[in-house]
Amino acid sequence: MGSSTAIVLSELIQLHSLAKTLSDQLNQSQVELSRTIARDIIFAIEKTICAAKTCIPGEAEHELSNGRVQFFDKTIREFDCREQKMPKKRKTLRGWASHVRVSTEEGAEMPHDGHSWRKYGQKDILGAKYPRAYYRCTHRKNRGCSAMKQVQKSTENPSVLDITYLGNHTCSNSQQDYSASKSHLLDQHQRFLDRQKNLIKHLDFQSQHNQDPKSMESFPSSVVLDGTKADNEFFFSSPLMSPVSTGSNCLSLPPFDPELDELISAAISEAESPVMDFDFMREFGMMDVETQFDTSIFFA
DNA sequence: TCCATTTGACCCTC
DNA sequence: GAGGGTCAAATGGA
Repeated sequence: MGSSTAIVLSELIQLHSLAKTLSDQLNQSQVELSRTIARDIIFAIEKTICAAKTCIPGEAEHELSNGRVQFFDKTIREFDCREQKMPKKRKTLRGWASHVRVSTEEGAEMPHDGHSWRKYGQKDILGAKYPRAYYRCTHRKNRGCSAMKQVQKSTENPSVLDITYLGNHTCSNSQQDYSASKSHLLDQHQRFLDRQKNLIKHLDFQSQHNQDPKSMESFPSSVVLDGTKADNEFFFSSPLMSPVSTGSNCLSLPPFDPELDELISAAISEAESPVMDFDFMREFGMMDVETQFDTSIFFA
């Protein structure tokens, strides 16, 4: 892994941690909009981290000399630890297998992953509080598709689903849908990230015209939207400035800002896309890498 | 009637 | 023999 990759990954991991902290703080309020945006940030960063991890051959190189490297290695180990905690499969897995961890709202249905599955069994697993469900592709009979998956609720957190995918989809429809949607998903994800950047730039611009520049020097590239304020009036603050209040840390934007409104709406609509294609994620480096992301935004 | 889910029994691996 | 994975009959809903 080159030093630039290490730096990018290190920065992403730190951003991920910040966003998670932000999300946890927001969970204590009733600000759905800001919570959704925070989850979007976490989801985007987690995807990028996992993709970047696939570039790591073996262990991380120690090329960074500042304290960040310690954080970087620690986080890598945390990701790897989750993988090691996976229960060992007794039977040899045919082909490849990948494991994803999906966070859902309590009682919500399993998120749609772009394929149709038929449940063929359920077993109580030793040491697990919840049973493991076994699914195979609906097209197993007519198209001989051998894809299977196992779904199990996490004992520690019932809102988290551990999903293990076994085998590849060979059913033609899924492959066609997958190929057709892959470029679309790539484009969609990129546009979502671009809009987030534009939103942040816009906020920076607004802040320079409404706030003492010196007080905004440390304004980070993450924002908090406080929806508890009056309609059409948002308050932004740095996650490093806590708590969010109407104090000097907050920036009040004028109401009825069509550009800002469009940016926010676009970002939210992108994030509410109902399709979450796990094959797509595996394609971009998640094979055999446990991934955790929050799909609860789909059930809001 | 068809299809998906449930569930007990059986099979396989360790 | 224990435990995980799969089969297939029973069941229920559309």
